[in-house]
Amino acid sequence: MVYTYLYNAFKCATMQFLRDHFEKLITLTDKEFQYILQFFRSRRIMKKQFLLQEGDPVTQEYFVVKGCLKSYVLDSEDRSHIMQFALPDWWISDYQALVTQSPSSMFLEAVVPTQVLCITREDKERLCAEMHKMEHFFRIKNAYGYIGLQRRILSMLTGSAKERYEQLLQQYPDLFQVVPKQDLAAFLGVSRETLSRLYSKNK
Amino acid sequence: MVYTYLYNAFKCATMQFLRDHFEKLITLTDKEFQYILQFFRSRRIMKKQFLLQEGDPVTQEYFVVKGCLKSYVLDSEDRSHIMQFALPDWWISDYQALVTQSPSSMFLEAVVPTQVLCITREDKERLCAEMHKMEHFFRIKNAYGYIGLQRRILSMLTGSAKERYEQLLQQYPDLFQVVPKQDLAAFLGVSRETLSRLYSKNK
DNA sequence: AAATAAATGTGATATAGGTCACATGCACAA
DNA sequence: TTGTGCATGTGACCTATATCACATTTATTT
Repeated sequence: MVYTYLYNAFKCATMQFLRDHFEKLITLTDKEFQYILQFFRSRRIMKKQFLLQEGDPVTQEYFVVKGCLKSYVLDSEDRSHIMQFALPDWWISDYQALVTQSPSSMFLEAVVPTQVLCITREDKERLCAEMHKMEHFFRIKNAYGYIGLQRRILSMLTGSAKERYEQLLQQYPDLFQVVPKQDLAAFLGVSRETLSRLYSKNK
Repeated sequence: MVYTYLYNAFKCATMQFLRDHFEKLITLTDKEFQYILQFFRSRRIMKKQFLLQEGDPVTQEYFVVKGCLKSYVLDSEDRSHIMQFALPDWWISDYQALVTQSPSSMFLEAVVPTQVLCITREDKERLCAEMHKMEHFFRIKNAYGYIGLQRRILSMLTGSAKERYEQLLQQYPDLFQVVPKQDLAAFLGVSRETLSRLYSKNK
């Protein structure tokens, strides 16, 4: 592979990770991938550091390479409600703010030390406009994301706290390695005390 | 406008409605629109008729021209949980099933007499592959849909039954003209009795 | 290694909202 | 127009989950 854009010489493993991610849905030539790569910037965040805070302008979307991020809102009583976790291979941002170009209403914070690849809204749009393939990629990604949220809504509508917990455990076992239980509670919409009781009684 | 594809001579108003819908995000020539149109089929459904039932194969996506549809699941106690309503200008299907090409786990039912335009999965994919514009259109549509679901999740996480009800009332006042209250309850994740009490006490 | 802070567990109590039962109103079918 | 069946309202009671308070365990920092 020829490194045309040297200023973007990420670690080889990181690049390959991104490329593999794209190539799950589309095929890319080396040249195409190199072209795409120039729009991404690598960034590391320490545990509990923010990529976004409430009120910040949102200009980028983040692809997680390593670690884990969470996006959440704080309500009027300062309780956190988690919108999304992002493990490696996931995209995350405050999409509402990104699309409507309004200030963030969320916090985007590293749960553990994390590495992301960032792309700005404009660069992503440009990439989609220039390369039909990429527009396709992101349309399909979006469709999966949509379905995921539908599933979450359904589990909130139909399941008890316990059922939702067990579904999550089954669907994303990796999360439980990384994320404190109070965060899982804030994701499930249950108090941390209730969550704690759910699995202590379970065994 | 030249009617190249006569077998698709929908009522002029219907065609224009679809065209306006696309042209909110992209621009189309008459010829392009005529080409697109050939992939759509018009269909009318009576109140309480099904477009999909649990177990059906899901081959199509539906664009509502007139009326109102709801998609919902039935749980083990035969309680219905509503995933989505679709008023005119909205798309609806069992997306999970459509994308994964598995049998429907939902019912798709007309709340009132309804007219839709149907497109098959294959035709939509073909349209997206052939016309970059259309791929763009659906990517952006998807992105808005995603944001909408995020908002719904947030309101389920942060709000009381009453707050959720009021948010819905404010965001989609049209729904309340058309949809029985028990369906609104099934959408909000509240019992119909509780919902009834919410607004009787309100006044 | 000690000190401090964060996360978790657990009991006692409170409450939003669910469930059940039945009454009333309203729509459409015969 | 009358009847049959949905949709809605309302009371009485019940239950899952929240809240508060504090103890315990586990990470972080110095």
